[in-house]
Parts: sequence; structure tokens; C-alpha cells
Amino acid sequence: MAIKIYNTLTRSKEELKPGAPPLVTFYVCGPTVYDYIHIGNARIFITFDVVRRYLDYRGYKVKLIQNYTDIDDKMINRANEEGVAVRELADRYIKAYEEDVGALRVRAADVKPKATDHIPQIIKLVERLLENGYAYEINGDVYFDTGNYPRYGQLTRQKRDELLSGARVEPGEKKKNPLDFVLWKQKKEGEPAWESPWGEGRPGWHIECSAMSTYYIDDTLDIHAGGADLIFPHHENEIAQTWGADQRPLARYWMHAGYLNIEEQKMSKSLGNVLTVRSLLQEHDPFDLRFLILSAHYRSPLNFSDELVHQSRSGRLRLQEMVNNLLSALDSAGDAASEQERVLRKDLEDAKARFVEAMDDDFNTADALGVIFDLARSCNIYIKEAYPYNKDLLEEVLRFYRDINDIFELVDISEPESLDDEIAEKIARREQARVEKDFATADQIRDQLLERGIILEDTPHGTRWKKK
RNA sequence: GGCGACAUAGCCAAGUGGUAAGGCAGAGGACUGCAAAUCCUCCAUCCCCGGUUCGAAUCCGGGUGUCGCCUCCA
Repeated sequence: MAIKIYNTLTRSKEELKPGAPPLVTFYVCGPTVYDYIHIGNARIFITFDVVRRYLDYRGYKVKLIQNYTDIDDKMINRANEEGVAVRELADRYIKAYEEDVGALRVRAADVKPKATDHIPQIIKLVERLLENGYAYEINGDVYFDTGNYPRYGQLTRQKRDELLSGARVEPGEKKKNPLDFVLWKQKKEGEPAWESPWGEGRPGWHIECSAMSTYYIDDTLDIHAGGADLIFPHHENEIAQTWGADQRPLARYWMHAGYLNIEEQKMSKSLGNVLTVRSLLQEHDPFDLRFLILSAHYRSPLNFSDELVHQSRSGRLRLQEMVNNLLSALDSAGDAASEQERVLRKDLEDAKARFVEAMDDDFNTADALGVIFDLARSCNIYIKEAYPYNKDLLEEVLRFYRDINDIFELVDISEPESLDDEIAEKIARREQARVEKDFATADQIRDQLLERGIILEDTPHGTRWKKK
């Protein structure tokens, strides 16, 4: 069995065949750090974080690179509006990005290059493009010459003249062809700039990813990923640049995640419906947001609303409860054997296989969640009916949930904390009261503990507690 | 105008030829002193019309609808 990935380049699912297995080189287009990230950004980062973790789970050694775009028009405009240096703006939002994404349990990339730290590499790349005849300079600006690159449009699946019909030239641009794009931009007054063979200037938007991935990998990437809106022009241009400079494909597999809409509407500043991760985390559990994002296939459009977050939460808590049940059952587990044990063991093996099958098929997280819920039911039945429990089996189930959680990270699977003596004593007192059928006292104690954030649940095998 | 995606129950969502996963919500039941948790049962023939096939949600043709890209955008 092999992992299949939908490759935007070929518009079909292909078997993953990395260039140098078990290594998988993986480049994800990172944020432009001019503002807080929104939930749509978060979808991208969570999606590819899960892809990365799954590849890891399947035995690949993933090297993940994710850049920070810390110089471009948006950066400059925002810095000017706020009257701060571009560098200062970048530092602030890189920090914010790492906090936000960290709260969402997205693991940091192995390499996190910033565009402005790689100006020499960018300049060299532009020089190679000029030497190879794929670029031209006009008064300090350097453009990529799409007229010299017949394959332009291959990722977008459009011919040059088709793309041309919608293209337009910004005032002040001096390019030969409307599809040509800027590699190096001459300095304007008040903008950050670096020395170059074409005078002071700064890099264009697309060039950084080509330059940095080449610098850190120096070979065709296995996977290059980003949001669907990056297909054109960003990724199209990256492909053209890397080919022009080094005559090699930038990446073998191109993955693009779908849009996230807010209440069926595209998120946009003008509609005023941009939801930052930062604000959402004020009212929502990050696990719930992850659940929502993983509940649909990553290439499908995904809607976002409070209602859907609540639905996600209800479903997710079912899994959390199951894990809690499992952990507490483990406390009293021994080496009992039973018919139910055989059933659960089989369901576990099935679940393992089905999980891999779902995820191998272009990371079908929605399907995989179904597998997880099926096993949860089976495990709950076991816990309900198979007392006394078999410890080995429960531990094996728990191990599987830990493995899955290492990929999806939807629940908290920490060992139960020990109870402080006072609370333990109260629980014991309540038990005694229940035996004596003094339910008024029992309920009173339960209410007291509830106020302190401890929820009690009576089971046939004793009382369980959990934190609110 | 060009290119492309999607259309599955009240909601979310898998399934790409063999007779509709899973979750949320809802109804009924079991268990419980009560509660919580859990379990059981019920709840869709897959936008419409044609076609191919022994057989289609799944393939083909034609509609209708929604959305995206072609311009900064994750």
C-alpha cells in the first residue's frame, strides 16, 4: 500500500514516490506577516500539519520548510500606515503567528526561512534567469519573460493567451507582456531596499519561495503546498522561475487546500467577516477548531460558523469521553479474558487498517474520523459489558488512540491526575452516603464538587471523576 | 469570455459501478436513587431529464443551481 496524493499538476491522484525515501521534502507557503492570521489561514496550516504528521506516522522522514514573507507590497503598505519599520512589523506578526498556530497545536516547521534573510540567494537566482534568457531588466526592474517559457500555464491548465485575456498591467509597470511578473523591484522612496546588480531594490513576491527552497533543498521538492488561491499566479510563477534558472521541476507533487468560507460567504475585509484565530480562540477550544477543519476533505470548500463549531465540539467530546472512559477503566484492568475481548480486538485491528486506508487515499481525514468513531463505540461497549477488563487489550486500544492523536490532535490523553486528599475524602463520604441511601447528602457533595470543577459520574464499578 | 470544482437526510460529511460510513440534532427504549456517561432502535435511494449496464449516488450526454480561478488574497 502506498500513499496517494492528489497532484494539482496532473489533476489526478498519484502514488507518493519521494526522490530519496524515506526522506520527504515538503515546502508549505507560509504567511505574509503583516497581520494576525485568520481561520482560513489556519485551515491551510492545520491541513498540512496533519499531512506532515501522517507521513511521519507512515515511516517517512519529513523535512518541512515553511517561509515567512516579510517583504512585499502588503508589508510595506501596512508598515507605512502604522508608521513602523517593515522589520518591526514582521517581527511582531511572526511572533503572533507562532503563538496562534502553537495554540492550534500546529507543530513548527523544521526550517522557517524569512525572505529578507535570503536576499543573496534571490539575487543569484535572478542572475541565473537573466543569463538563461528567461528574464529581462528595464530601468532597475527585472521581469520574468513568460514569452520565452512556452509551458507557462501548465499548473493553471490554461494557455498563455487564455490567461492573457484577464491579465492587466498595473500603472507604472514596464513589462513587455502582461503576464510577465516582477522578480526584482527597483526601490521607491521610503521602502526597504538591498543592493543588487540592478541597483537598490527588493525581491518580487514569487521569487523567494523558489530561491529559498533551492537553497535549503537544492533539488526538486517532493511536495509543495499552499492554499488553492496560490495556484495562479504564485505557484505557476514559482514553477516557471525554477525551471528557467535550474531546468528542473520545483516540486513533484502540488497540493492545494480548499477555501474556508464564513457563513457561506467568502472571507474578505470589505464584508467585514475576517475571523482571526486570535479572536476565535477567545471563545472556542482549539481542539474544536481542528475537529471542524478535519471533518471535511482538505480540498473541499469548508464552511465556518458558530453552529458548526458547536456541532464539532459535541462530536469531539464524544471521543474525549471515550478516552476518559478508557483511562479510568484501565485503573481496574487485569488479565481477564472474555468473548467481548475478542470482538474488540478484531474491531481494533479493523480500525487500524481502515484508518491507514483512509489516510493513504489523499489524506481523507473525514473518512478516518468515521473509523475513529466506530472504534470508540466498540470500545465503549467493551467497557460497559466486559468488566473485569483485560489490561493488555485496553492498553493496545489506548496506544492506537495516542497514535491517532499524534496526527490529528483532537483530544487530551493525559494520565489522570491524582486527586487531592480532601476531594478524595469527600468522594468516599459520598459513596458511604449513597450506600446508606442518604441521597440528599450525596447530591450535596456532588454539587459542592461541581462548583470546584469536579464532575462525578457513578458507574457500576464505582464513582469516576473528571475535571469540568 | 476562458478554465475549473461541486450538488448525498434538519445540519456537517464519507463513499467514484454491486445495492447509501461516521458525527451533530431529533424521537423512542435500556441502565441509574437522581444525574452524567454509555448502549440499543428509528430517521436519505444520493439536484433534474435522458443514456450505457444484469446492476449507477458512482460512467456518458443534456439541463438547473452554487462556488472558485483568470487581479492582492490562504
